[in-house]
Amino acid sequence: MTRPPVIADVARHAGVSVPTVSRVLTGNARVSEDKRHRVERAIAELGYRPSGTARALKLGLARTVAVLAGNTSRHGYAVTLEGIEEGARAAGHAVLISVVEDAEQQTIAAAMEPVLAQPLAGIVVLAFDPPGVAALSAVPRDLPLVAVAGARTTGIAQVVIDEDAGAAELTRHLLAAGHATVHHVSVPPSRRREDGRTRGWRRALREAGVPAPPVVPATWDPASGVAIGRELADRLDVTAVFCGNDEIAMGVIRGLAECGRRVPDDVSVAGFDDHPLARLWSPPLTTVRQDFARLGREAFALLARQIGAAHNHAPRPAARLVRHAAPLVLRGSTGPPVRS
Amino acid sequence: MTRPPVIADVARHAGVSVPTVSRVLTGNARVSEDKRHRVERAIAELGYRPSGTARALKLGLARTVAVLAGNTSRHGYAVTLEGIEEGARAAGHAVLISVVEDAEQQTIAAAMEPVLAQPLAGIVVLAFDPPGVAALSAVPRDLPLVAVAGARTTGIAQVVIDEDAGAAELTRHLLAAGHATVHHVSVPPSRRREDGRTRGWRRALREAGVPAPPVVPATWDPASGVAIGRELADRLDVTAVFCGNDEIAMGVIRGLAECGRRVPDDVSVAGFDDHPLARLWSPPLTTVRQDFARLGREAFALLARQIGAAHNHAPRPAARLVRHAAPLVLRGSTGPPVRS
DNA sequence: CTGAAAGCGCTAACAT
DNA sequence: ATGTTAGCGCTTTCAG
Repeated sequence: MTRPPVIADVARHAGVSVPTVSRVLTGNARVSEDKRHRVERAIAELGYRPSGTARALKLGLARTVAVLAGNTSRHGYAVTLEGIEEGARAAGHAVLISVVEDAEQQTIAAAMEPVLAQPLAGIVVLAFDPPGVAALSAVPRDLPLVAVAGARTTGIAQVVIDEDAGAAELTRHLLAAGHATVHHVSVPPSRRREDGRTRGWRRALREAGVPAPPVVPATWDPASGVAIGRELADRLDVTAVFCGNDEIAMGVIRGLAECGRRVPDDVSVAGFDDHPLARLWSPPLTTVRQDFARLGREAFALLARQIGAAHNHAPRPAARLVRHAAPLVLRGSTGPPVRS
Repeated sequence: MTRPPVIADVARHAGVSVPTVSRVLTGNARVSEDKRHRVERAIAELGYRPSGTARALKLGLARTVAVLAGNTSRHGYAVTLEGIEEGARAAGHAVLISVVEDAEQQTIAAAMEPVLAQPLAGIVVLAFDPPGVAALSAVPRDLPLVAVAGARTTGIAQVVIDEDAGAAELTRHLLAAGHATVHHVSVPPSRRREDGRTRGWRRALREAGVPAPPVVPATWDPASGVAIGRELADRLDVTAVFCGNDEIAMGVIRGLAECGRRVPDDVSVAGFDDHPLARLWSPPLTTVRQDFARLGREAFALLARQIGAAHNHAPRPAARLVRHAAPLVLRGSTGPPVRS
């Protein structure tokens, strides 16, 4: 692997000065037909590519945005990331990703260091979980920043999904169908306090005058849902279960089925997210849709606005909030309770 | 948003020269306790971060690797990406991603341009699909490159999963269970010619002296599997179906079930991948496991070796190939054929 | 141990 | 239209 050609090599090869090559490259100034041609030939013959590093250093503008996330493979994360990437690519930006595995200071620092060492135009943080929330405060304040989250944090531009309202609507629907109460299997919360999903569920029950049964915590692993489903199978008072996400709901349905409880005949089970496989499940899953792709695209759009402002040396724009609804999706996994 | 501090600001603030600050930063030379301390304080007070751009320009080495992929949200892609990221982060590299939506020259160029404008240490291409395969040849030859793929391309370092062998093993298993033949529902191939999965299936049939029935093509959308399942339900000669991936298999099972065909009692259905939800499906899916996370980690490891060699100005190492086995995972969705 | 000087590859100003 | 000059922020000689 020999030294890659630099602009000076091209200039020499074409018999012109370095700035002339640069002018051909950027198209920012007129160059005679003849020289332009020679330069282009030299570029092709040498296989020259301008150094992005030198360009970035000279121009002082970065065309890279970073995404910080607790993981990149679980459904919501992956699709949000894809939405951000789509918006960024359309705007000619590259996307840098870094996973923050836990909320330890050290982990966060290690994850951010290589990212911050790049020339960055801005950062999007997926604040879906404690690592993401913790990462939020480690972002240098001079960098445009947008958080994607289920809960509001003041002072930061954010795109949020109104989980609370979606969960409440689902809970009300279940109560209206005749269930005496709705049990809740929660996914790990993003912060110390309860998630929006859990809060919406609790609120709907309270407003209906129904005491909230204890929350059953699940992990992110669908297998934890299976174990919970098996436990719930013995409890004949449980007729409706709202799960923190679709994968857990799938696990719960499986656990119930293994113990002979049928869904929705014996127990109604609902999820959250509208996972691509939710409508293929048997029975098809009643759930609350989160449009992660749109979430991601809007996160980038919000960031782009800040980047534009920063570039004009304008003051950082007021922290904006974009809020999405999470609509109820009724399918076959829920229904009226058994008549006893 | 004011101009971020540069090294000269730190030097001035600490009352030392610029090189001294640099020495503190890199740790490449001794600095007196006193000055080191003052520099560190100045760095903290100013919130200074060294410019990765300038560093990269000066040192000529980049700590960013790019990943080119057809998408980032489907299971195999997302997990492979996560594996690459994990390896890269452990090695102090940042990961840049870009999606290549189709195999058009223009699309590829547009996707690569912002990426190549960055200082790159190397590129990993997910050559799972035609866009990925096409992107492969658009990568500048002086850049360390690793392809992750299901099929071998000579001359490029690669990490591949032996899909062919896995598919053949699965097919043989189905034949051994007593099925007269095995039908195949294919996912879109990565190249013009057939995928490894399809080839392995075909080979196993040929070796068993069984003529291969026509391949039924599916799209990446699980819903296409549902439609195919419905069609297959009428064909009583179809007793075993090998699907190109688990999501399609889930769709096929659902389509069959909607038409009253039970799995595995009436028809055996198998998938490929071992998707996280495969074992929660009813019935749990027989499949062939692809360890995407490992694939990703090894792709980075291979790339790191090339990067190291490039850094030592050594000749590019011989194109290495790492091949993984894809083991059969037997679950409940397959069994012996109905006795007629 | 420390500062002065040089230069990484490129582009923008400034002269022609 | 084109070449000359300067400089982006940093690290590494080179003197002292």
